[in-house]
Amino acid sequence: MSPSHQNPIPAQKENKLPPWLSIYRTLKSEILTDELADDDRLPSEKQLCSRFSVTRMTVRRALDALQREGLVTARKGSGVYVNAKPTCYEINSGRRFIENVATHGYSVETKTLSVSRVSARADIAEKLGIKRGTRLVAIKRIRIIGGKPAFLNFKWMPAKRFPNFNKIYKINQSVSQVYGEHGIEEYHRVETRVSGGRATDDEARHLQLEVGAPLIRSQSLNSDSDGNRIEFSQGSWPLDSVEFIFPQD
Amino acid sequence: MSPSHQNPIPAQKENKLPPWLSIYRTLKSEILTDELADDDRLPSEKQLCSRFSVTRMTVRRALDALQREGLVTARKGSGVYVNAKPTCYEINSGRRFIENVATHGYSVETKTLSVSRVSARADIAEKLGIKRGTRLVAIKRIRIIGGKPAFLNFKWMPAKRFPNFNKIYKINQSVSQVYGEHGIEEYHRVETRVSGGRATDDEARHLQLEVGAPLIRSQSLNSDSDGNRIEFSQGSWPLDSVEFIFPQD
DNA sequence: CAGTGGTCTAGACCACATG
DNA sequence: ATGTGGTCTAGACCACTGG
Repeated sequence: MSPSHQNPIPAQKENKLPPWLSIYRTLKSEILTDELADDDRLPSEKQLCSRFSVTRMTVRRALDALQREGLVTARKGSGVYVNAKPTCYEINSGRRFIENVATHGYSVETKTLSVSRVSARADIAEKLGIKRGTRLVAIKRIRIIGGKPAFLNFKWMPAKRFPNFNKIYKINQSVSQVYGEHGIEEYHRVETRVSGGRATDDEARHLQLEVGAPLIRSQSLNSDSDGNRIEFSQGSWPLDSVEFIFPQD
Repeated sequence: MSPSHQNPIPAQKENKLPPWLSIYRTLKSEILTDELADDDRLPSEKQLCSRFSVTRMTVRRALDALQREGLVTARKGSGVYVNAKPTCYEINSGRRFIENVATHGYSVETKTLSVSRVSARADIAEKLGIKRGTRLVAIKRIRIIGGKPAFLNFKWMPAKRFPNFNKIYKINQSVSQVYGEHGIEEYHRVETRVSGGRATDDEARHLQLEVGAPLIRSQSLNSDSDGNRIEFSQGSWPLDSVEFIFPQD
């Protein structure tokens, strides 16, 4: 063995790209040009090693980058697979959720995970313009689009305003129907906020993600036609699955 | 040398935590409990190796996890530093960028990375309502807030509309001044879109993130007071650094 | 200059899935 | 049983920073 473990060919000094980066780019372009199609298995790490004349660690560095970008998924004992291109739902802030998604031809299913009474947390109380500790109706739901869990949703509403919430909601799990039965025919969006975050245990479980996986969260505040705030809603989406659209002016 | 390179103590089978994970958790708790304060330098990788009795690769696996979470930042040749708890900038869609951030008391610096002429890509042409291939002015900038790269920004504008772009922009790197000098006193936001994504090479380099790090991207379209679309703009933010606020109705 | 993180070689053992 | 990815050891050279 020579004293150096380095490549005996020290590579062109002009080519200053780290090997892992050029491997990454090569594989990425093969994925994006469909030389590697959706759900295809990549060559094994060992095969990639000999193809690119590097060790496994260098190949893995490139695969890690692809995986973080969501282009591939590694399955232990099986291989590394090309991910189907992420489905991205367009959420237009001017319309109701169901209209946003249904118009794109997806089947939407809503599963109510819980309906409960809680005391208002400080942040929610402030949004709704009520006192901290006021009784709220809290519902937790998961939206399933095309058979895949897509969206975890919490809503909080002043309980006093909706005495018959449970009875009416039970019928077809429609919040807007609850509103209608309580004399709220029209309501509108006051504000929407969009931010990033990392999946909590709860979010990860329901959305079938890893704990700490990147997310997009939306928060929105609705009021009735008299300007009374009636609902604060939060949603959590997998990072790559949604685009929010805000038409303005 | 023994035929095995493995640790001679094969570790308790009960403790099934991978070493890198327990190192990660140890360091994370030291950061979160302020044993390691903001801007502190962590012990060097070599020191951590001896502290935890592992090789550098194992330490680096743990540091990578911390870095992806945004808890620490590695500086080549210098060390690994604890990040100040993430600052989240509120971006209110009704106002200009500089107003959004400056009102929160941050210093904002803008660095123009390039100003060029390009042919309109199909997607940008569609947004701007022009033909594909039309000449555009493209600018690429990085916003530096409180000394840290915070926001990578691209803008595309029809070149024909701004014959003196370079000359005017050079003066104080102000796009709105370019607009003013070309007779556009007022312009307004037509639409904003917010979505998630993963850092490209370019984004990672400028925002000092890993390739594939989670991002929030915003796209916005501006038009002049006659409704002519004059600018398509895209921004990329580290996931945890921004909250978009959209007042509505 | 010495020290740091970034990258890489050349092996190894393990848990897991069944190409 | 074989092959896969997940993890690890024990070194090495490089570019960069100014601890």
